[in-house]
Formats: sequence, C-alpha cells, structure tokens
Amino acid sequence: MASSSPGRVAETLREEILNGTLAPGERIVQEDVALRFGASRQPVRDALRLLEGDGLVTLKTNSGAWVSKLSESECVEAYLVRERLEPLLLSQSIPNLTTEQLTKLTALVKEIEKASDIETFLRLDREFHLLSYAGVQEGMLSEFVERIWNTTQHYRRAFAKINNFANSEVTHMEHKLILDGILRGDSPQAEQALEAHIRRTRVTLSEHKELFR
Amino acid sequence: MASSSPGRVAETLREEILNGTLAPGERIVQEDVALRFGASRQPVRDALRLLEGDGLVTLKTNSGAWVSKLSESECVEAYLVRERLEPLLLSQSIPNLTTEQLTKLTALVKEIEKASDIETFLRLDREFHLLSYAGVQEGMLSEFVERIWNTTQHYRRAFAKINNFANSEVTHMEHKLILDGILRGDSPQAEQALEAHIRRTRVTLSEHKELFR
DNA sequence: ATAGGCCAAAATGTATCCAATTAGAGCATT
DNA sequence: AATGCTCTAATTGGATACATTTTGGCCTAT
Repeated sequence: MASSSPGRVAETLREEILNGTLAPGERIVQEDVALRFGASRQPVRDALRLLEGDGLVTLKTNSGAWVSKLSESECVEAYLVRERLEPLLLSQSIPNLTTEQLTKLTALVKEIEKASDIETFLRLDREFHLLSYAGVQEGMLSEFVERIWNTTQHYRRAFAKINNFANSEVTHMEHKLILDGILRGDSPQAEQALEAHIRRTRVTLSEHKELFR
Repeated sequence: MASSSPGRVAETLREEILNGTLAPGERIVQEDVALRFGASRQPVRDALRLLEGDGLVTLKTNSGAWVSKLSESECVEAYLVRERLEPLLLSQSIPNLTTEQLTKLTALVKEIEKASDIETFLRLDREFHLLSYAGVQEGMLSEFVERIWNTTQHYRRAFAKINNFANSEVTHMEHKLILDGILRGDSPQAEQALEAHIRRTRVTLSEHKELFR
C-alpha cells in the first residue's frame, strides 16, 4: 500500500506527527522534506495536501505548512464529536468482530493495566479502541473517527504526562466495562460505557487549560 | 477568499459537482480542466487533491480522478452520522443565532413550501439547514457536517426527483417543528425534530435502492 | 528606545518537459 | 459470438527552472 511517492512521504510524516517527533505549530519546509526523501518538491506538496485532508497539517497559501494545532475549544469539540460517533461505530462493529479480535481485545485491556510508561500506554490504548472498531469496513464514519484520534493524539500524550496515570484506575474500569459489553454482545452497555469514558476524559481535560498555552 | 489558483479551480469544480453538472463516476481529466482555466496542470492537481480531501473526488494513482460515488450502504452511513452530528451542531448554534438569521430562517421555511421545482427546493432546503448552524464558528464539527451534505447532494437530488415532492407535507411539518424549537430557544425540541427529520429521510431512502444502480 | 518601512534572502507557486503507467481499440483465438 | 491479448495513444507522475510572495533583519525617523 501507499506505493506512490506522495503516499509514502505522507505516511512517514503522519507517523512523526503522531509520535511527537513533529510538534503542533512546527513548520514543515517543502524542500527539507524533499531532500530527506530524495524527491522533488512536487510529491511533497501532494503529501502535504493529503495530510491537510487528514487535519494533521495546516497549509497557508504562499506561506507554508505547519503541523496543526488545536485550541482548547477545538479539543473539547473533538471530544464532543467522539461521544456521538464512537458509540455508533462500536455498535456497528460488535456483531462483526472475530474470535481472534475478541481475544486480542481482552489481552490488550490486561496489557494496558501493566503499562508502566506513557508511550506504551498511549500505544496500547489506541490499539484497543481502534481494534474494537475493526468489525466495520473502511468508510466515512471510521474515517472521521480515525481523523479525530490523529488530530488529538498530541494532546492525549500531554494530558497523560500531566496526569501521570492519576486516573488510571477509573480508566481501567471503564475499559473493562466496554470489553464486557463487547464480549457478551451487549452493545448498549458497551456504547454507554464508551460514551461515559470519552465524556469523563473531556470533562477532566477542560480542567487543564494550561495544555493549550 | 480562495484567491489562489488551486482554490478557485477547486471551488468551481465543487460547484459543478454539487449542482449536478459533473455526475458521480464521471472522469475528470487534468489537462481539460487546465485548459478551461488557462492554467497548467499543476494547480489542477492541487485542486483535485483538495476536493479529494472534501470527499468529492476520488483519485487513483497513475490512473486519474473521478467524481466520488456512494454505494447504498455508504449513503445510509452518511445519514446515520448526520443523525448524531447535526443535532449536536444545532444545539451549539441556537444560542448564538442573530435576530436577522432567525428572520431569514422563518422566511426560508415559507419559501420552501412555495418551491415548485426541484432545484429551488434543494437550494432552499440546504440554505435553511446550513443557516441554522451559522451560530457555530467554523471547526471540525461543522466541517464534517458540510462534507456530508456535499457528498450526498447528488443523491438528495435524485431522491427528490423520484419522490416528486411526495412527502413534502411531512417535510414542511418537520421544518416547522425545527424552526419552532429554534425560535423559542427550546434546543431539545429542535434537536429531536431534526433527528427525526434525518432519520425519516434515511429510512425512506433505503426504500429506493434503485438510486444506486 | 521604539515603531515603521525597506530590501534581500528564502520559501512557495506555476509552467514546461520528460518518463512511466494505464486505458482502450483492434486483432487473434477459442 | 465472446474472451483474452497486444500495442499504441493518451494521461498521469515527477523533475527542473523560473516567477511570485513572504519573511525577517536592518536602517531610519520620531
């Protein structure tokens, strides 16, 4: 996949934005990227447009490209949208999850509890939630959700650092409730637990406005 | 706005896709567009990437660009997402609507009733709903909603043609309920009426699978 | 000392050219 | 008649070169 030049460039840059190598607000110079990949600036421009479509990069005509930055209200909005969309997505995914995926989800919840550093926690948490949506084939809904996860990734990391696993007990319980609903095919429970999970994060997040200054 | 070349090209093409000049599945040849706008192919490629980000155009590497097409299930998915997102958007918009906007909304509901041809109906209906969201400043939520409206525009037109204003009485009543909620600042009523409005359309739509063949 | 304007360097946007890939017509085969 | 194949023309992708715009440092004037 992504055999095309712009595709590969975009994928690499996306990875670097998600893992924090490229921070929000940081400028991306076309020629620098072109040199890194041994390509001309044209494929790089295409890649930047792709990432703009994903909301990860903000382009300004005749000026340049920056890693997208969210204000506090934009971040809260992202969580409000998650509260509406992810339960819907989960409800459509649950009937189609395979036994292997259910096993993996169960294992992930345990692993998340054992996670001792922030990067591991973030990676596993992301994997758990996105895997729980694997029963739905790619479409607009999953695309929206993935986009929200991507654009808020940096703030999830910053938030985890500040909290230093403070609310981890509550988080683990919520994950178990979601998992229980999934395993028993009790979609409403899973949906409600998920909505509560996201909502609590949103409320807690808005108590840390310092993340956005 | 959109003073840049790719911006202008994209805007024109978007317009033509929305008003039906360019039909879903139709191919878009870079050089043809470039000639039309008296520009080179480069800005056109940028424009196509922009439209791809909007979901209006589908690009295939080394092959070309086509106006995006929705399957029936994708269209239903779009309406499911609308049911979740638009009531949220409306609830955030209502407190910030100006007196002028409320007057305009009232007028639009009346105009929609008087609409005698399909294009007028589509235009006014779109204007009514999008104006009801004008109290919210641009952001992820409004962007998602606008994208859904754009990608489903063609199917709304086809649906209206088939129905030939059959359910228009119900539609008008729903619009009045939404408007009443907005005017009285009764957000829950407006939200519920809007959700019912979208839901009914979705259900009715799935009774016309011939639209997707 | 600070604000404002000017100029040079750097970065982005566009055009043109060439290479690589694909699509479709026409032919051959079953 | 239908299917598969080949080859050519058309189209897209990428690189280089040039034009345009912006940015930021520096100078001047208040």
